[in-house]
Amino acid sequence: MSLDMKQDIPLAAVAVDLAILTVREDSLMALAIRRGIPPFKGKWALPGGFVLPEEDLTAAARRELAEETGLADFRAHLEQLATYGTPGRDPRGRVVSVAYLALAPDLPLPSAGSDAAAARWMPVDDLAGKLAFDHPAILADAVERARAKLEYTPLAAAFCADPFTIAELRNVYEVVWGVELDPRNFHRKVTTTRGFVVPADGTTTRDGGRPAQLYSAGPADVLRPPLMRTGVTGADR
Amino acid sequence: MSLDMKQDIPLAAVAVDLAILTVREDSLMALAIRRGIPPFKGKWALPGGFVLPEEDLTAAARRELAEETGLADFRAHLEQLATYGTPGRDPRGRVVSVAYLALAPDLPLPSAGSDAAAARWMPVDDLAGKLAFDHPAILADAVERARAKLEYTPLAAAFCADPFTIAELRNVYEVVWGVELDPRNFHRKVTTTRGFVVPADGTTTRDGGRPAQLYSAGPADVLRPPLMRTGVTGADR
DNA sequence: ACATTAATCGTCAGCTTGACGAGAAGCAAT
DNA sequence: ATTGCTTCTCGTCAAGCTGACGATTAATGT
Repeated sequence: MSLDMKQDIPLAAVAVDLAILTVREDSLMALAIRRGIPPFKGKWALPGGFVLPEEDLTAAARRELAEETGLADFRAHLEQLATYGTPGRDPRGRVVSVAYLALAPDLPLPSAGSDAAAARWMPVDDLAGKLAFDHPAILADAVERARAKLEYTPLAAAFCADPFTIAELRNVYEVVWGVELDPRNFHRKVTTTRGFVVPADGTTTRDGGRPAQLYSAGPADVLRPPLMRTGVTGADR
Repeated sequence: MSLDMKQDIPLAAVAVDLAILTVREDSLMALAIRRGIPPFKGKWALPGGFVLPEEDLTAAARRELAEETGLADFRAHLEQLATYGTPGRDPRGRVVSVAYLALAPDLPLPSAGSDAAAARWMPVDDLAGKLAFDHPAILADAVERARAKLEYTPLAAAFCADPFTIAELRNVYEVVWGVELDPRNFHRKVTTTRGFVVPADGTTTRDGGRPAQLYSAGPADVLRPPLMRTGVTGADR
């Protein structure tokens, strides 16, 4: 384009990084890759890559998501998280990274991506100190966003394979928030909040005990009133 | 840096754009500038500019905020909103723009910025169809973010000069949400939610009627439970 | 058959909200 | 000074939501 003619406009590389979260083995996990190329070769990082010319940011994120998970028709919630552009965050030079948050149900272990020597799910707590670049901060922001969004959106369903039971949905909340919820009250809240879930055909006993009704995600995009994490006051004193 | 050596990494210009919102004359307004340089010379746009080399994104946003408002010690809430990078959004070439949302109390009319022929407050509704680039979408996202944040954060206070009365705070909600709120219930909610506001010294009669207690913003950063816009269900049916 | 497990329904007290009455404390005009 | 008007602030009450928890239902394993 004509940007090159303007000598006074500084340029930067633009990347997308993905915080792909899932609930697995009763832990909140994120997809991490072991870097196969410098910088930080051999260290763990969030999946990501540079945005191509003429490529939209969201398209780049979706492309990376498909590449890293190895699933072409991968259906997951994907939303922009935040953008990180502090000078020096990448030793190669000025790189501005647009981070995306993806929420996925428990998946088969992904195959290694193109520029990744290995890709695997790791608990977010274990990952905090292991990640290269400023990815610990990105992951922390992603987890915080996910925790907050569970409160006032029906997004927890994005962590569940469709259809799901109320108990599986409750387990998502318990793992992501790190709390225990009363099964009876949770059941009442979920089933009486319009648009949160809609009954699907059939029941299942995969969780043991009495057969559970199956549900799918409902049409609501916000929960009014929200679910609330007890004990969080928001006031400092 | 060494980015230039990597011929396969595409580069882009990085800009920050600001949606600076205020409540003024019982309308939600945004700061708009009339562009003094191409492209879109003479058209209205959100204030913004390119990020300098070695400059942090937030620093760039704060710099633009100070430049456009003409106030050096300008104290306003500033948070990153989202990043817009669709190819073709800027006719000059690939420009990735990190948008910031600023919330400010009613200010004296800003002086014209360096590259702006004119800067003025305009109602967001009037502005929707007048803005250049993809700024209508940015402004719409900013307004939506602000509306949502009034629900579960004490951010409405950022629209008020400190100290303020409960009625002034209520007016913020009424203008931003476009609803009428019961003064008595609003007063109860605000004063009983811990950390929302703290009493300041003195009273005022600037709103007429009985003297009103003055308050300052409290230490809370989230309202639990939130205020709720009645009538919004979140479910499609 | 019986224990175990988990799903689902019901009850009840306590808290929050919405609707609205009523008094308090200023100002302006008579 | 008194009246009227405005706005702030406190109270009351019913309805709805939440948290705690009892009780029933319907599968599985022994």
